[in-house]
Amino acid sequence: MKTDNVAREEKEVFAAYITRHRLKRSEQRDVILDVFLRSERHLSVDDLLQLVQKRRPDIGRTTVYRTLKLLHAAGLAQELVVQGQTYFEREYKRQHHDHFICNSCADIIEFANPDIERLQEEVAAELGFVIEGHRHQIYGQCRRCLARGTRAESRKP
Amino acid sequence: MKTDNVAREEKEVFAAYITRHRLKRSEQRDVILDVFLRSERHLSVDDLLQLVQKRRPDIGRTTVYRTLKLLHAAGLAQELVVQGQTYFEREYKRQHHDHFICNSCADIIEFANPDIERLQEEVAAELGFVIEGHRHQIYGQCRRCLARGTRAESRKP
DNA sequence: GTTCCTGCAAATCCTTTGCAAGTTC
DNA sequence: GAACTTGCAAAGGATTTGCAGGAAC
Repeated sequence: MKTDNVAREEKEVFAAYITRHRLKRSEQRDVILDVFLRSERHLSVDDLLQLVQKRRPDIGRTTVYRTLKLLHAAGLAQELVVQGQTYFEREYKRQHHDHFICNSCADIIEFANPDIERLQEEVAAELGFVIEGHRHQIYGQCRRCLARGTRAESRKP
Repeated sequence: MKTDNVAREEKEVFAAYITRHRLKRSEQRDVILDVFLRSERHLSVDDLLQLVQKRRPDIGRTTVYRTLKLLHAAGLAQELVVQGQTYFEREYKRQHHDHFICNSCADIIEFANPDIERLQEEVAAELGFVIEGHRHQIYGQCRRCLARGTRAESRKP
């Protein structure tokens, strides 16, 4: 499967990172990375911890934090802060994208729009600004919640 | 001055909010609002507290937090989270805008681009999403830091 | 006088750190 | 065996809350 290959590639990247920085492998790190790679996008630390502990109940929250830091440094995980909540998503070889967040069901939906990216560059150029990154989040009601008519009270950004 | 009028209007809005919600006026709230309105954009709670305490050293941090909440509820202050730091800016009758953040000097520069806003609507429409708000932050090097060549290590978003 | 405010200290929440014991190389 | 990891408990930083005394209505 393609998915498995990607995961394998990421595991190699992590192994290389470990070696390059003269760190050490550990079961915990292997498990955390594997769970991270298998799971849905947009995991909170708590989500990840719970999944990890299903497999290895003895792995602690601290280790999850520390490993996420490594994954980030290795270019495998990206942090995403939504409404004060921190999430992590896979980063390696993924297309750049931004996020819609549904104010009703809190679902996070990805989107990518090259025109917006281009306009950002234009705005930056006007200001003599060089872009190194950006975060763009749109809040509202997703299709499903609109259909359901279950519009919760809005949590405006 | 125009600025003074705006401030006056905002004070009226706050007074109305206080009345409408059967709350009470207080010196502290008056001082905090006044300092908030007079100051630069993009204040952290600490910034605001310091400014407030210059005038009234007995006003506590807790009251600043509580008053900012009221100002937000009254539509006068908007929260802005940049690199984990929380800031507040004036909101009342201000044009919608987004932010550039300089990775070197941490300066926050506002920008507005109707085309980007329009494209957002288009992307949302494609997904059957109704927009209720958004946050868009661009990180990079500002003109001044580029000129100075003092590019600090990048804090990628 | 009742209700709301305030400031302090304490509590929370999320994340990081110090450290002794256990692992990896 | 030296260096790195781990989990726990404790520390941190930001924000909120409980409460007794004080102010506003």
